[in-house]
Formats: sequence, C-alpha cells, structure tokens
Amino acid sequence: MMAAEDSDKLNVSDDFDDEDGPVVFKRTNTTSKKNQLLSEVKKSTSSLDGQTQRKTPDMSSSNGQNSGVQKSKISPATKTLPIDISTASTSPVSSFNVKSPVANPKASLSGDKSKPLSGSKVLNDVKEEKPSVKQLPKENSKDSDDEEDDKPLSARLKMNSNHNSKAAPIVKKPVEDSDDDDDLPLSARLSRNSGTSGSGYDHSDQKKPLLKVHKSHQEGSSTSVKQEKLVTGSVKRPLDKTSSLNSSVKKPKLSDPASSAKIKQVFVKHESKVDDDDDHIPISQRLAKSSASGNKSSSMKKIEKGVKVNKSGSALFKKQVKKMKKSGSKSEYSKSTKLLPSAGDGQKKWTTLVHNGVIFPPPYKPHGRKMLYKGKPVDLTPEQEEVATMFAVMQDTDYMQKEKFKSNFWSDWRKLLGKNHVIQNLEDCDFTPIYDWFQVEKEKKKQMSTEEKKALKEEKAKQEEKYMWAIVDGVKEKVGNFRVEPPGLFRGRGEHPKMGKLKRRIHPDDITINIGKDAPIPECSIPGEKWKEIRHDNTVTWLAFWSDPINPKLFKYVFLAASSSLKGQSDKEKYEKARMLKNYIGNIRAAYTKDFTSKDITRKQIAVATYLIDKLALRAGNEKDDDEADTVGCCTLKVENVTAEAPNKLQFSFLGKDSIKYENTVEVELPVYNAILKFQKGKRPGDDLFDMLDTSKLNAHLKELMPGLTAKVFRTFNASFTLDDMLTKDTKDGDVAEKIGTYQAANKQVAIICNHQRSVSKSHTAQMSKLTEKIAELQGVLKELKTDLGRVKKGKAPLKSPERKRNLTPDALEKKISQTNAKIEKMRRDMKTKEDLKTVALGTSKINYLDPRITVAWCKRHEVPIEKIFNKSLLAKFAWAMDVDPDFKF
DNA sequence: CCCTTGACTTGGATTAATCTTC
DNA sequence: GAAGATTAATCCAAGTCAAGGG
Repeated sequence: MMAAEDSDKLNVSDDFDDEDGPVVFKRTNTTSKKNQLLSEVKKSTSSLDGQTQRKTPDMSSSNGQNSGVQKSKISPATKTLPIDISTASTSPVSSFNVKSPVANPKASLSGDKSKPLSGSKVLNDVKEEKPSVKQLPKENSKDSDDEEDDKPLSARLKMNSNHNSKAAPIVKKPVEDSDDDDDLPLSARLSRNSGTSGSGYDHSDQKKPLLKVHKSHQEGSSTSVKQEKLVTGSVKRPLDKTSSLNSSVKKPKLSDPASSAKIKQVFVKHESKVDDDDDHIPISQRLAKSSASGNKSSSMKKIEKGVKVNKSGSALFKKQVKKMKKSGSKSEYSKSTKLLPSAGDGQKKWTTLVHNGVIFPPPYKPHGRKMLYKGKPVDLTPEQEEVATMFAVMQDTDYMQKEKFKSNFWSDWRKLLGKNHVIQNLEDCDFTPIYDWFQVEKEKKKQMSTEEKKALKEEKAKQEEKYMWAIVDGVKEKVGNFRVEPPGLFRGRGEHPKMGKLKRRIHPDDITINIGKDAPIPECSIPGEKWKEIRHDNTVTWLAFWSDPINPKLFKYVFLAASSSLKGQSDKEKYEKARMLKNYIGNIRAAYTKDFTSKDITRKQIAVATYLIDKLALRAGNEKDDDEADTVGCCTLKVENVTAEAPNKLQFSFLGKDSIKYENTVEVELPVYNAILKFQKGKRPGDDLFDMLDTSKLNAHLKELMPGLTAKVFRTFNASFTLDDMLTKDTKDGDVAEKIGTYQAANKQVAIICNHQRSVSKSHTAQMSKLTEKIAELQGVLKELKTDLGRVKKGKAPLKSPERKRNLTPDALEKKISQTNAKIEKMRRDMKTKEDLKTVALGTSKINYLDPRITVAWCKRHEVPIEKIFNKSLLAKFAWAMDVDPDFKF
C-alpha cells in the first residue's frame, strides 16, 4: 500500500509485482525496460517530443455524444445481461449458439458425397452420420495426456533473466518461466538438468507449473488432485503405432486423400465425443434463465437467426438467391444450420457462390489548398495534390523521421510532378497548409451532431449493404473485406525498404472476381470500367483479388469474414491438428532429443530447430527477399541472434514478424547448448545459424512424424495447451470476477509465450500517475475518517466542517472507512494490471491460438458467462465451438 | 530439388464505438 | 455531458506453407 502511494510509478509497479511473487516482479521490471527499448526502436529518431511539437492532433476522438436513445437500447444488454443480448439481438452474434454448418468435419469425412448437395441437404446428411468412425483407439480425453509429454515445453521455460547482466537493461521478455522443471522432453527429462532448475524462483505463482502435477508440486492445492487424474490418466497412447504409421505414409499432403483421411479420422474421433453430449446447456443460458427458460438454446437461436437473415436480405439479394436455388440448392439459406460443405470432395471449397463483388473508395476530391515550396504557394494538379496530401497528413507520425520513407515518397511523387516541376526537392516543401486543412476537416467531422453522424453512417451502410454478404452453398455469409484498399503511402513495419512508396489506386480492371458459374456476374460500380477477369474456381475461397501495387508478386484477396462457415471449419481443423500433436509430442521430443547429438549435421540442426520451436514457440522462419524488412524466424536465425551463456543458457535477441523484438534468455539442455556452439563455430555474426536448414526441409521432416504437422502447429498447441492447463490448475472457487482474472492470467501467459506485444499507449505514464495521485488522495480521506472515528467515539465533533459531519455515527464512519479501503485496493489492483499488461497484447492469441472450446468448456464448468470472455465478433467467429462438452479437454 | 506463385493465417496499429468519470 | 479511457472493429502488412514449373 504505501509504496504505491508514495512512490513513483516504478516503485508502484514493483510493489504490485510482489504480489505475484518474485517472478512477477522480475517480469514487470523487465517489461518496462523492454518497452523503452521497443519504443526506441520503433521511433527511431523521433522521440516523443516530435509529436508534441507539432500539433498532435488527437485523431482519436470521436463523437463524444451519442444519442441516448440509441445507446441505451444497446448498452444495457451488453453489459449486464449477456444472455439477453445474444438472444435478443438481431446481430450475427445471435447465431453463436446455433450449430453452425461449419462445425462438422464429419461431413467431410464421410466424404463421399459425390454430388454437391446444397448446403442444407448436406447438413442434414451430415448430422445423421455421426456414428462412424472411431478408429483411433483412445478417447481423447484420456489418452491424450500422457504423462508429461504433452506439455508444451515453452510452458516450462525458465527464463532467467538477469537483468543486471545486461548492460542495457533490457531484459525482456521474461516469459515466464516455467516452473519447475520439468519440462523436458521425455528422456531428457529424466536426466534433465537439474542443476539449474529450480532457479531461484519457482514461484509458485501460477504461471509455471504446468503439468507437472503429479510430481511434487503442490501449489495446486485441491485442484491438483483432480488435475492429476486427468493428466496422468491413462494414456498409453499409441504412439508407436502412430509413428509407424506415419513413417509409412509418405507424403501426407492434405490434399492427398489418404493422409487427409487419416487426419480426418482423428478429428472424427474427437468430434464424436463432443457431439455425443450436447445436452448440456450453454452456460449463458443457464445463468440467464431469465431469458428463455428452458429450452435448448440452439433451437431458439436458430429461429432467430433465420429471422435476422431474412430481414437483412436486400431485394436484390433475394432475387439472386432465388436464382441460385433454382440452379440447385434448395435449402433456405436462412435456415441452414449445420452442415458443412466441406472438403469432402477433394479440394472443393464450395458448390455455389453468389456475391456482389467489391466496393471502391470514392474518387479523390481536390481541396485546392496550396502547399509551399521555398515559401511560395505551388499549384498542383489533382493527382499531384492527392499524393502530397497523403504525405502531409502523416506529418506527425514516426514515418516522418525515416529517411527511407521520405526518399521513397519523393521518388514516387516526383514521377507525378515531372522532372521540370518547380518542386525540385522535398526539403524545401512545406505541407503545412494542407496539414492544417486536414486538421480542420477532422475537427469539423468531430463537431458534427449526433444526428448528422448517424445519418452519414446510415448512408454509408446503405451503400455497402449489397457488398457485405455472399451466399455460399445457400447460406448467407458475411464477406470480410469487401472494400478495395484506397490509395495511400505504404506503411511497412520495421525498416521496410519500401516504406513511403505510393500505393496506387486500384481499378476494376485490376480485379479478378471468383464466383459460382450460375451466379450473376457482379456489376462493376464504376461506369465504363470492367473487371479484369471472371473465374469460377471452387477450389479456393476468395471472392476477388488484385495484385499488390507495392509488390506485384503478391495478391490482395477478398475473403469471407471470420464468422463464416468456411473459415470456421478450417479454424476447427487447425485446432484438431494441434490436439493431435498432443498425442505425438512425446515421441517427437524423444526423437529430437536423440538427434541433438547426431553426427549428421542436418539432422542435428533439424533437431535443435524443432526443439526451439517446441520450447519457445518460435515461428518457422521462411526466407525473405531483400525488398522486405529484415526479420527472422527459427530457420533464419543468424549467429548473432543467439548468445550462449555458460553453462547452459541461450540468450535470444532478434526481430521477428512485424519487426517485433524477441528477447529471451532460457536454459536449455546441455546437448542443445553444445549444438548451438557448434553451429556458430567458424561463422560470422550475420551468417545463418542453421545453414543446412530451411522451412521446407523442416516441415518435410515434421510431416514424417505426424501427418499434417508443420512448425506453426506447435505454436497453436503450445498456446492452447497452456491455456487449458492453467485454467484447470488455477481456477478456484470464487466469484466470476476472480475467475475472469484467472482466465486473463492464463491468456497473458500465452501472449508472453507467443511474444504478442503492443506498444505502450502515449498516455500510459500520465494515466499511471493519475491513478497514483488518486490513491494518495483517498489515503488522505481515509486518514481523516479514522481521525473522525476516534473523535466521535470519544464524543467529540469531527474535524473540519463538523456541521456537515455532525450526524455521522461511528458505524457510518466505519463503513465509510471500509469502503474507502476497498476502493483503494481495487485501484491498486487495476493499476498493477495496467502496468503489467501495458506491453502485452492479449487479443492475438485469443483470436488465433486458443482453441475456443477450451474457453467455452471452462465457462460452462465454472458458470462464467461466455460473453465475459468473448466479444461479439469472437462469439460469431467461434460459433462452431459453442456447443462443446463442458468436459472438453484440449 | 529449387524457385516462384498462390492462397490463406496471423498481427500490430488505427479508427470507431462504448463505457467511465468528474 | 464531455473528456478520457477502454474495447471492439477495421485495416492491411507480414507471415506460413502447399503446389507447380523448370
């Protein structure tokens, strides 16, 4: 307490950390340092001041006011009664409970639908098919866990970071360490390096102890017992079997029928289990019985969904639907619920596809503001002005400090100006008039009344309505990005060689449309222009694409939204594959451990790389061109990115995806440590650490170990496993808020493992000091209350404005005191959380790495409304996971 | 094999919407 | 009731990985 009040923020944070134990403490510290680093890197030359000096327009803003009416309608629901929302709202969310078509991989399994049925039909069929295959011996829940093998190594990492050692303080990501030790790969584990292990900390905080349960660990408390059961449970997994299987399989490409079938069988197995019990009622429903009582939510929701769809369909759309139906599908798109068009037949992704193409940004409207060149106004053509404006508007971004950005911009702009233009160099350009105009426009927009804004919004919605939906196999689905990207200056991340280049406007004749054969060709909204090409390719899911103006080798695609069944299905398959890895991981670890000492250098490198991917959740690391930012992943690590610290630690430091810095120091098995030294020997700092390796070799090898296995599966496995494990271990009885806290802690842990960072908000520091102040103030109040209490008890009048306090009784004072204390406590917690998460991005893992079924099942088990964890988009995206059994185990 | 093309997932930053607070 | 903070939605860049062609 006190620390917080009297100290500056740093201290405060430390305090907080203590709460969690030493580990945390460390982490925080490191974190903050990290931030500094990051920011430095990112900003490059400019420091904050840059912003302040100029007008720092706060772009954010918004309309602060909303019309009460509208708002009120929505907000209440959202907030308190989650359930109501789902049922009541017409939004897509409502469908989350419905069984979505997506969800049934089985359909694909059955596979034989030679003939493309319409969606609903297929669905029905599918549904019945449930029975089937149970090939895999094991039930999932049990077998999966083998003793310790299945834990993600990363979870167990230990990071030790000594801050001190580094001169520069950046310690970085301390991911958490893992616990105890154990993480090692099977055999290794036995021998494991005990020495270091424990490290001073193993705090028991939750973070680490992943599965080690059976072993000593006791932190777990009551839950541990339970867990143990689960974990050790059985499992004798057919690893052997599988492995042999695999080996025999030669190329398991998914497309390969045989291998895919195999995978699917596995899926089926899981699925069947899940399906079997659907009796459980969705949690949200249970809790909120207020809303509909009793019945199964799914049926209800289904209805709702139907309604909604009908409502939203535009006339045009309906027409199309009709037409389409004629051509084959009879299902009512609005109603279909479960089916999956899936991949039963080979590569086919859909049978019928109807959509309206894409919408273009409005043409450029010249504003006529003249920029200055050597102090004098310059006339620009609309085209020239447009590009000048793109640049002017970026005056207060960090890009302005980057020479590369400016030179690339200049180079492209100059082409528009022409060699002989008055403007001969960028240095003498003053874009202020344009910048100021822009700020004014922005302000105007901000000042518009609520009504005006609303009207504008509706207008836009109306124009976009027809582009928002597609009908896939008779089911109306949301389109993800139907807006063509507007022209602008390329904003590459990190030190991207092409930053600042003009990203030209895309026209209809740049765009290729993909649509069903029987569907009407979308009309091109720009008069006089036409699409580049029309295709009818049902082996792909994109609706349209154009080539990237910055890098013509790349394409920009228009896909369905995440809530679509097509996306949902592949999402589910992704998680099923990761779950499958759980059954193979023991053998995989044993295999690579053995290869740590292989004489075959390639094997050895593959082994070490696989180990790093498994333990640290590193990305595969494809090769990159020179015209891209220089970042690396596992296979592309350079010698200089890894520093060996005797006796057995490796310090990693490199720029990963999006030029996000990965900093971590971790203890490794001695053979790995030695192997790294060997790979580094005789090489220069910039040379490839794994010179015999690339992602295709690595993945080819992984595929021999498990069908469909690739490097990225480890990340998914790691993340989901960690979540499941931490939730199982750390969830305690308590109120919903506490449980959510547990969830967030697990989520945070995963984010740290995956190195999902975010930049610290500009106002973070200010916010922290404000909180600190506020706490101090409350503390003052508290003191006064205590004094008064003492006086009142003795029959004296309270100090200060006694007349106002005259009526206070001791009881009332005591109550106030405790309220104030509670308030202070809460503030402290909030502050700690804020500091703790200032550089951690929780969203990415939630969206991409955590099997939603883990979350849904946990919510069901612990009566936490799912809406507390998943927002509207996530609920829609994970519709396929909503009916999971509460006992689901990843 | 190696290299390129193609398609789809992952990711941080921005912007917009909503909620909190004073 | 507006400023400030938080959260959700959007945007689009940057990865992964399969497949095709030579």
